[in-house]
Amino acid sequence: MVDKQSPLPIYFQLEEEIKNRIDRKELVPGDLIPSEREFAEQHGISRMTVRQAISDLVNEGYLYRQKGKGTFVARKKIEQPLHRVTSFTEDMKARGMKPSSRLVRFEVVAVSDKTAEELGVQTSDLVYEIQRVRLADGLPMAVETNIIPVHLAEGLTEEHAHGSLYDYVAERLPSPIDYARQVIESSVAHESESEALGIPKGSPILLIQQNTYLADGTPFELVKSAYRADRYKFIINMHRISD
Amino acid sequence: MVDKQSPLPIYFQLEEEIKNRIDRKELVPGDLIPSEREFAEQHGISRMTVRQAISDLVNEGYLYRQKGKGTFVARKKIEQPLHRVTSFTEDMKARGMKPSSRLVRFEVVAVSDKTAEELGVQTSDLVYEIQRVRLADGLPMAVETNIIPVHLAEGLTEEHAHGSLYDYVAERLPSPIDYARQVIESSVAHESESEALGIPKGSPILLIQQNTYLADGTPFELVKSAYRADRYKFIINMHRISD
DNA sequence: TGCTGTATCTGGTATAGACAACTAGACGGA
DNA sequence: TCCGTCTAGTTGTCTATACCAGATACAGCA
Repeated sequence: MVDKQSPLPIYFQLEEEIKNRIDRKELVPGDLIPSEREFAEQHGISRMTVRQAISDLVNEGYLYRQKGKGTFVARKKIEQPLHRVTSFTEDMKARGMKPSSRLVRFEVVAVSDKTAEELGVQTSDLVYEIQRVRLADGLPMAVETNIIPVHLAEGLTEEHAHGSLYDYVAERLPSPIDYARQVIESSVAHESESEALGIPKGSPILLIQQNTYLADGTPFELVKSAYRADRYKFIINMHRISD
Repeated sequence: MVDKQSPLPIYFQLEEEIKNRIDRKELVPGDLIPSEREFAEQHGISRMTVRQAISDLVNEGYLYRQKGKGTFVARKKIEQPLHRVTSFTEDMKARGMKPSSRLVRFEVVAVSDKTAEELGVQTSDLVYEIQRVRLADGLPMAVETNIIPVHLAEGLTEEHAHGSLYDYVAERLPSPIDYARQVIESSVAHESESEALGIPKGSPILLIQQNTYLADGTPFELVKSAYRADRYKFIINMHRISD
C-alpha cells in the first residue's frame, strides 16, 4: 500500500504498487484499472497525485488512457527492440545461427570522392577496405564490405578481419559507437555477388548500407552488404510514438 | 504567446512557444530557461500548468531539469527515430512527396489459414481485403494489400479506402494502435506486381509485411506491400542500447 | 422500434497555495 | 583562508477544488 510517512514520494509508491500488480498478473493487458478518483479515495490521497503516478506509467508504456472510458493495462513491453547497432556476428547469434566469415580482400586504399563525403574525410585519405563473405551455419549469407578510415583503426591487420572487427577496434576509438543509419533496398545479383554468394545472376538480393557514427558525431565506418534474399529477411519492431 | 481563449490547451501553447524559441535558436543547448514561477507570472497562468508543459518537453527530450538550479535546453536530438508505426501516407509526406492511391480490390472474404493465425482469428472469420496501388507524386510506388478482421472495422466501405484507412478505423478501435513488426525482404516482380507497378517482370521489388497490434496485444491488421526498388529505399536510424 | 435526452461514469485541463529538498552566493566568524 | 550559516531562488511533491469533454447506459418519448 501507500505509506504517507515514507520518505518515498506517494506517487512513486503508487507506481510501484501498480507495476507489482501487473507483474503478479493481477492485472493483465487490456484490463481496466480503477479510476483516478477511486485510487485517490482508496488511498486517501489527491487525484492529482494519482494522475502523476499514472502519467508516469503511461509514459513508460505500462498503461494507456482513453478519455471517457478509463485507463488500461498495455501489452507486455517488447523486450529488446531490434533497432540497435548490431554487427553481423550479433545478428546471426540472435537468430540462433553460427556466424563465420571468409576474407576476400583486405586493402588500404585512397578513398573515393563519394565515400570520402560519407565518412567525413579528405579525398586522398587512406581507408581500410575489407571484403568478406559472411556465413551462417557454414552457408554463404551475405557479402560485406567495411570501409574504415585508417586513423580510426590504426594497426588493423588481416588477422582481425577473420573474427569480429569490433573486438579490436572498439576499445581504441576516441568515443563509443553510438548510432547508425541503414538504407535498405532491393536489387538483383550481378557477377561479383552471384559468385561470392553462389547464386545465379539476376537472383534477388537485399542491399544494406550502414553508416555508423560515434557518440561525438564522427562517422566511423561504412558497411555495404548484399544478402541472399532466399536466406535473409530483415525484421524490425516499431512502437507508436505519442506526439 | 499564450491565448487563454484559444481552444488549444494552455500547456500545449506554452510547449509550442518554447519549442519555437529553440527552433529559432533563441534558446540553444545548455541555456537556462526562465523558471516555472517566471513563466507563470509572465503569462498569467498557474505554475502547475507551466509544469505540465515543461514536463512534456522533458519527456520528449527537449529540456532537462536540475533540482535547485533550473531547467535547461537539452542537446539536439539526433533525429526523429524511424521506429514508429507509420502509414504509407505519413511515410511519403515525410519524404516530401504527395501520396495518393488507386483502389484495385475491395472485398470481404473468409480468411485463409495462414492469415488467420497471424491475425489471431478463427479460420472461417471474415476479413476485409483491400488492395491499392500507392502513388507518390502521381507515380506508382507500391502495391499494398491490407487485411483487417471485419469485426475490428465494422462499416468500412470503398470510400474510406481512397484516403487513409486509419482516419476511419482508428477511432472505432477498442484500444489504440501501438506497435508493429515489419519483415523486409527482396524479391522480383511477377505478373501481378509488374502490371500494377508498371515495371518489367523480374525487376527487383522490396517486399514488406507489416503486422500491426493494438495496445492490448490484439493483432489488428496485416499489410503486404511490394515497393518498386528503383523508387523506394527503406531507411532506419538505430541507436546503441546501453545494456 | 428507434431515436433522443440525460445522468453519471471516465480522463483532461487549470487554478492557488503550501511545504520540502536542493543550489549557489553572500556573509561573518574562527 | 577556511568553514559554517543564512537567504533567496529553483524544482519536487502534494492538496483541494473546479469545470470541460468523451463514453455509456437507460429511461422515456415519438
